[in-house]
Amino acid sequence: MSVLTVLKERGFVDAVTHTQELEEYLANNKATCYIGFDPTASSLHVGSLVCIMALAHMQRNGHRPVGLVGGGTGLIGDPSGKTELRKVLTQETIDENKAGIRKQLERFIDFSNGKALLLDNAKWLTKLEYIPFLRDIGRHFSVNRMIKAESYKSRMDSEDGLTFIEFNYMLLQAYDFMVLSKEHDCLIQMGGSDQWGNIVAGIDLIRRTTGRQAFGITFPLITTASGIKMGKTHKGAVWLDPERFSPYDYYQFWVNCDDADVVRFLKLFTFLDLSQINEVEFLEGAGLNNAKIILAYEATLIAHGKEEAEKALKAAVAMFGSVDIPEGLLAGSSIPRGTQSASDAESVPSSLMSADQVIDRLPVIDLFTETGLCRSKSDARRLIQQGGAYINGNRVESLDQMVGKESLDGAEILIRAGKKKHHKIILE
RNA sequence: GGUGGGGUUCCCGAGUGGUCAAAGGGAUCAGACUGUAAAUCUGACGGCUCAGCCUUCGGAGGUUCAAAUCCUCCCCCCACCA
Repeated sequence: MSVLTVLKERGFVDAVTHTQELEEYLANNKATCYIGFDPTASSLHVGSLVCIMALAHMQRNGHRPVGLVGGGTGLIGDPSGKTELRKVLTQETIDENKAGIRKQLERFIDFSNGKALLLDNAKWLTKLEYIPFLRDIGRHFSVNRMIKAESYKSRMDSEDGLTFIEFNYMLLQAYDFMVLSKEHDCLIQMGGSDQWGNIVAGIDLIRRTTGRQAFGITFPLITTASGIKMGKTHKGAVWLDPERFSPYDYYQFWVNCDDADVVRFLKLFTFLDLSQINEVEFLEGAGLNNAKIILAYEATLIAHGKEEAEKALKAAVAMFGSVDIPEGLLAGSSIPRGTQSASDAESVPSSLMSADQVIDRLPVIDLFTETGLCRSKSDARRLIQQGGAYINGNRVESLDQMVGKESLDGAEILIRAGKKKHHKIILE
């Protein structure tokens, strides 16, 4: 089975250029394919996960993935899918971000022995000279066609308009593709559906300059069943960096997904067998929760490793009660089977505090703000007034309550805001 | 460069002297209902030493008992024209 079929079956494919020829090419070659990543932040987030998983599938099927960090294009900003001008980054931040991105990609893709490459387009873009670029590359582009591209059209109609720098983004991305095709024999570019225009421009450029046939694959924009772009929570974007977004929260993000998304997400974000995933379709109602737990476990496993996945699972059990993963469900998953019951909650976010300062001294309100569960004291006040604040499972009744001895559970205080946000305070 | 229209609390967007911490919607948060889901309903949604006080309406001044609202200067954005 070709990668393309795999990707199609798992829901990765939105559009493909030259399907027939691409199938043949993939069947007869160890192909090299690339996806560009923006170095706008030091961490990737789940929004990029589709791309990352696609590269991983490529590698698993014997091809060579290339992650291209847009160190050069980051100095400009892609207008695709954006409604406003992007901030221009300094070289320093880009370098930092690049390092972060590499670290994360390494969890998904094996970069050893040239099995995959991580490149930076700054290497060739920053050397470009204007006149030669116009002469050799610019002449292949028709402005008439460019302004018809969806990514530019929306910006042309918007109030903010489109700057000339951004307008050139397409040329640069096409140029990237051309360079990669020459230097690394990379003839496939993948990307989100908003990248279609840029990818096609690259394919054209390659044909015109080298006469070779290149290919493009785009992925659908992944939205949640409720129609929101994926990956936003009360804590902001769901980052892949464990420093920014803890594995426990990452796990929770997946458990909390919409019922209607479970199957789709299992296909996209785990490597579990399709036939097994399809059985989940028949699950209904609360039965679906086990599938969500496996989804969360597997996703955490891939992004953060086995140890963190197990910790997150344990923590969730401690917080929300025992789970029982049946033997047969998604048999390919390495999740611990059978009944998991509460043991220790070591992976719940926790902080250290000194007992003298807390007991009978610290107002409950401060406890919630200092642990970050509430943004401000007003926020904490509201939480308490609305009955969403708990200490060791007991609802906080009064605003001026102090943290007393009775709220201790051993040397720990477990506090909760609402149903899902927990924090543990360890006293010393 | 000219002319016109704008910049309001996370976002959209009302508000043209006091009744404005600022309508409405979205997002978000809490509660009820549930399955750590969705939908629905209820409440909250600048901060604080919270029935009171303090800081916000592009920026800086000014008029006034009183300004998001009026005046002056400045900054930024958009549209059309050149």
